[in-house]
Amino acid sequence: MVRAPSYDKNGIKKGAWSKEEDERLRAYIQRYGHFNWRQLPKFAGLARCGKSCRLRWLNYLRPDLKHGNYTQEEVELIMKLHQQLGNKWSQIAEKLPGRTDNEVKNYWHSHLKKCLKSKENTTCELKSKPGNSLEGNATCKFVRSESPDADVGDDFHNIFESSLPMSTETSEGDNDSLTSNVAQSTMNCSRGKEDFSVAPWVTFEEFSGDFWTEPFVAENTYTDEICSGESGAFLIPNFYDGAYLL
DNA sequence: AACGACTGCAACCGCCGTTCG
DNA sequence: GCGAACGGCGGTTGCAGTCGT
Repeated sequence: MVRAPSYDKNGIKKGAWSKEEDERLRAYIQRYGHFNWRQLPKFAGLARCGKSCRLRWLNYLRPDLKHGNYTQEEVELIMKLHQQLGNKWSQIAEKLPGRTDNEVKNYWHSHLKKCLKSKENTTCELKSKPGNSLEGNATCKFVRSESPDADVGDDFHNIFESSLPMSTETSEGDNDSLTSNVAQSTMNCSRGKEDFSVAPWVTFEEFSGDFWTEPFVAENTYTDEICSGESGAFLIPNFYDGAYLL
């Protein structure tokens, strides 16, 4: 399901992320935040490009993410928003707490698009995975819109209906109230038995821990050089040898 | 049991907009 | 005004797992 790991000519790793890489990235961002994606992999001791780290964090590691288990409300909201916005996945994802644009996009292409392909006045079943809260398979129906607007894409000519009690009756511009029905996620996550809150905006200045005495976990920790800035001295880690330690 | 087709989704790619020097 | 750097976005790809024969 994932790409095989490989290295490009610059020694940048591509492909599937290992558990260790995930832990390293997660630990680093939770501790220091992501001030600069391009520099982050160097500081975190990851042989990845910044974009890859950003994508991995945003789409998979963020503690406020939900995975799988699309609710009927979410399915309906995706359909409705796609009608309104088209392939603006990031905007659609904004209305779905805990979902990413990538996830919504994938879900659309793998589940919902085929429903629309079945064209007018047809029904399809959105089958759930085991444990999916989309219990008992939502039934969706698509009917041809009366709208004369011919400029929009073919998909926009369809109106989504569902077996849900709540539905497209949600008033215009009331998407916020709809999304509020979906449990608002928090930035809490757990590490072993201890719970701790995570602020994604944490910066070096705000980090309350000791940057020096609590080095980012890595083996073979050596330092390259020490720089000074407004908030005091900080380390430039030796990317190839490991991470921080003073 | 074996094998090919299909599916789902993580990850990559390339383009675009914004910011900053 | 210009170009480089960076972040964000949408489209596409690769491949493990699942399904059907």
